[in-house]
Amino acid sequence: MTDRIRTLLDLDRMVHEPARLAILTVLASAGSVEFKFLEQVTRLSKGNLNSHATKLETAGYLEVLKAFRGKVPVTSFRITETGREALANYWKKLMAAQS
Amino acid sequence: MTDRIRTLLDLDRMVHEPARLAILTVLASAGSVEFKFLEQVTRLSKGNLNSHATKLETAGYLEVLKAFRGKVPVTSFRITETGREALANYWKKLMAAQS
DNA sequence: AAAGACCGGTCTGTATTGCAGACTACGCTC
DNA sequence: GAGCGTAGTCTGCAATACAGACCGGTCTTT
Repeated sequence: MTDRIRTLLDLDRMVHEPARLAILTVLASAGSVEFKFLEQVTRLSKGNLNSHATKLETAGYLEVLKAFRGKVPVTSFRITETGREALANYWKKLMAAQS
Repeated sequence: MTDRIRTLLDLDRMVHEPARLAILTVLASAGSVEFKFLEQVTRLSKGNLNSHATKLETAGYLEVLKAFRGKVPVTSFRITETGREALANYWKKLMAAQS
């Protein structure tokens, strides 16, 4: 019992934040995803989305790929192996702690 | 896909906070629980625990029962039906959104 | 009786952070 | 040149998690 509770209190907060959990979830299932797409799917504001993406990048959970489509900048994100593990571990802990 | 993501972004933040999720989880499985016990299990500081408990009470997710053991005050918590539903719904959404 | 340890609780201060929106920079289109 | 679409930075606001100090009260120990 106590263990389950401690597990809950020990969740990775980088993943736990809904906005970032959403981002990671999309990335985990979609491979590579463009900024614009993510913005539409999550309905986060640009500033906010950028902020969360930067945090995830800093944490090493995703990579940012900058490219051009013609001359238009296109930013894509891809989940890293570390990120995939973090996400998997998050779910694992959560499941283990569930009543 | 989009639906799953929206579900994540729509999680009940009152439940989502790990400390409160822990409290609710204990209460859901233990019925009635004393302050002291909860303090030990969660390792939250008194102030912090009280703060979270008050929020949960305000949200209608738990009841506070004040009593005396002899002349010593004993505070107990019990999850309400609303709280039980909120917790169940939280897990339901989370499961539905999981990859 | 005085000191110190519990009980639960309030209050304050701090540090973090989620979020929106304004502003920038760049190129394209009309 | 005006306006739009890319992405990104920066600022400011509001919320909040958390620790720790303090308090009223009781109980135990000296």
